[in-house]
Amino acid sequence: MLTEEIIEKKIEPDCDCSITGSINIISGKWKPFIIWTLLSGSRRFGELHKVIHGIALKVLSRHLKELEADGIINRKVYAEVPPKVEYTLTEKGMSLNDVLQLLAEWDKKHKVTK
Amino acid sequence: MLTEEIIEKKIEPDCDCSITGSINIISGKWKPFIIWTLLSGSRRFGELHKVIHGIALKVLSRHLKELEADGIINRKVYAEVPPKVEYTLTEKGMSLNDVLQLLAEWDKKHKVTK
DNA sequence: CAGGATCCAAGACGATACTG
DNA sequence: CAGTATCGTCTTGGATCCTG
Repeated sequence: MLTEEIIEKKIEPDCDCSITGSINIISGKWKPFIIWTLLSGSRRFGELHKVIHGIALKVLSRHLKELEADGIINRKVYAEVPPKVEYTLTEKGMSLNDVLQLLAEWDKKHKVTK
Repeated sequence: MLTEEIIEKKIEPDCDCSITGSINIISGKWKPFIIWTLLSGSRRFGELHKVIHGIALKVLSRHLKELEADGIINRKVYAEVPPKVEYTLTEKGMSLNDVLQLLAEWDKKHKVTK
C-alpha cells in the first residue's frame, strides 16, 4: 500500500531515508574538498584551483556554482582590476562540518580510503 | 602556511578530509535506499526490486554487486528451484546507519529534500 | 584574474528481451 | 526467481582555447 503510493508518486519515500538532498550536495568529485578547504576561511577562485590540485577549471567553476545554488557558499565579487572573487561558506555550509567529520571517521574506521 | 604545504604536496591531503571512501560507497542513486531497506532485515532480490520501486534491474544488480564488493552486504544463495538469493547487511553495513541517520537529519533540518 | 565556450570520453542510469 | 545482454540516453569530469 505504502508501496503503491510510492509507485504512484514515483518518489523516494519521505521516510527518514530521504538522504538524497544532502548526498547530492556533497557528492561531486571535488565538493568535499572545496567545502573542507573553505572551512578554514574564504578563498579566491585561483586559490581553490591551486589548493585542490588536479581539478579542471571548468569543473571547479561548475561545482562552485552548484554549491552556491545549494546555499552552501557565498560568492563575493570585488569591483577591481584585475577581478577578485572570494568564496565563503554560509552557515548552512559550515553545518556540513559535522557530516563530513562523521563520514571521515567512518572512512578511517573501516579503512575504506586507500 | 598550512595552505602552502597542501599546495606543495598537491594532494588530497591525508588530513581528515578523506571522505572519498565513504562517499563512494553510499553514492549511487539507490544505494542509500538499499542499505536502508536492509537495515530492517534481509531481503531477496525480487523484494528489493519491488520495495525500491523505479530502480532498473540492471542498476539494482550492479549496486548489489558493488555493495557486496565493498563489504557492506552479504549474498546468500540457496540451492533451490526456483532460485533464492538473500541479501543481508554486514556489520560494516550496519555501521552505516549512523552515517545515513546524520545525513537524513541534516537533510530535514535544511529542508534540502524537495 | 575569473571564468565561459567547445568538444570528448567514460560511466551511470534506464527499458526491454532473454536465460539457467 | 535471479539475474545477464543489449542498446540508448544523460550526466560528470576533463583538456584546451578564448574573453571581459
